[in-house]
Amino acid sequence: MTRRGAALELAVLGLLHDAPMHGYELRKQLIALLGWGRVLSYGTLYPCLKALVKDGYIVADAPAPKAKTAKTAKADTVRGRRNRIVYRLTAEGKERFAQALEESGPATWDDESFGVRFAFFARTDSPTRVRILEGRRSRLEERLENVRTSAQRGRERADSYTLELQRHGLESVEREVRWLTELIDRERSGGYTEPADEQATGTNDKTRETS
Amino acid sequence: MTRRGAALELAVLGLLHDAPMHGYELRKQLIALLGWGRVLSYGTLYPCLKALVKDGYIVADAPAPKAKTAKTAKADTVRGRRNRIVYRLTAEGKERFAQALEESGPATWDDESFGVRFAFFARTDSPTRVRILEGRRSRLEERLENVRTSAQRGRERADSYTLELQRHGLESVEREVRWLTELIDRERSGGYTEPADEQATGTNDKTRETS
DNA sequence: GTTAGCATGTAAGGAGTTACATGATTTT
DNA sequence: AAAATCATGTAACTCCTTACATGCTAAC
Repeated sequence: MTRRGAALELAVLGLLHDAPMHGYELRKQLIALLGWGRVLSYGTLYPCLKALVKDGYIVADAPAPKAKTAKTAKADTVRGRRNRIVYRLTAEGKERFAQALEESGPATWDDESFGVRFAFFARTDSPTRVRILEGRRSRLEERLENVRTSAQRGRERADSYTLELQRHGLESVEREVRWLTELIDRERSGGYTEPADEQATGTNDKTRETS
Repeated sequence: MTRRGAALELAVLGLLHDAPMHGYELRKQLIALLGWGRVLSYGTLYPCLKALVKDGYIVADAPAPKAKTAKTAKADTVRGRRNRIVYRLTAEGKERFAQALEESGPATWDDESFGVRFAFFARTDSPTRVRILEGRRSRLEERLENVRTSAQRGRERADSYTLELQRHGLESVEREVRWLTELIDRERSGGYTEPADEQATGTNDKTRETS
């Protein structure tokens, strides 16, 4: 389950849920979406899109396979360059996205998976949000434990730089945990700021067609 | 240059600089050293060790290729199990480690490379430390710029969760930058706390034989 | 003498990058 | 017409993980 490059796949489905898009544009949005220091190359994106098409989660609308005179070309490629394959979510894709968002198993707790799910929290219901936030927090607390004990063990070779590095790492994770705790509290006391009041409430969000 | 799994390689050389070790132990120390949430599997470590041996940076002291009666075995495997191949740094390895530590090119600015170099700062001279810290800071500031502008561009699809994610990410990187700035200042005003007064001062640290 | 833990290794594969190859359209 | 930019795609390679295979020594 969850299969392959789960995080990227989920992010793609999420963005295409908002609006159909071609790969080039999709890449820019993906990079922006997560504030990733990451680069996300075409060598990753296009194969991923291909796989999603093969699985039936998205469809590729190529403007025309060959031919097409210059006049018509101007008409259907809005202001575009080249062929521009526009990808669009299918019903299966929507379902898959909704299901994947709801998941909160161990696989969803690593940095990337969590980030993507958080980015689409507006499409989740509050209980799911809490579940995911708590899962993430537990994982970070585990890590905190490990780092603390291994810092103890490795105390012998401790120059001030090694110590400073460990202190700083520890502090960062502790901050992250506090952040999550705040979010959970806010979530429990009735929504984030003014969040999903009429947003999607679960798996079957075929109700609203995302405009 | 810098080649392959540069971060791991450097960390291994650094730890073996302190003392010869076998793989199993090395792995534990590596995980502890960097507070990595990372796991570092044997499938990574052993091939890396093999490559380092092939390149002549370390040598493998196998206790005995075959044979050896039970009585002698007890004597030379201190309290050990199985064969225990102990790795030891060569002169070339020491040189390579020193050179790699001194480097401060773009390749040294990503998360891992920086972490490893920082962990061994006690073996670097202050100018190099400042160079590496400043390089790291520049890189983070670049990233900050990118995130800020792309956050601007993607403002349309901004629900409160997306915004919160971006805010949090931005804040984390800003904190990191402040941390680096502090370290640089401390470094400039004469050493960290009470750092390298008589530690290695450069490339040719063949002077002290690490006990 | 079996089990548990130490210890070394390999094979397969996942997830991503860089570098390359190509082509269309707009700007200069 | 050349250059810049938009756009799609592939091939090779890197680094790492998981899962497997093996075997020694200590403890029960």
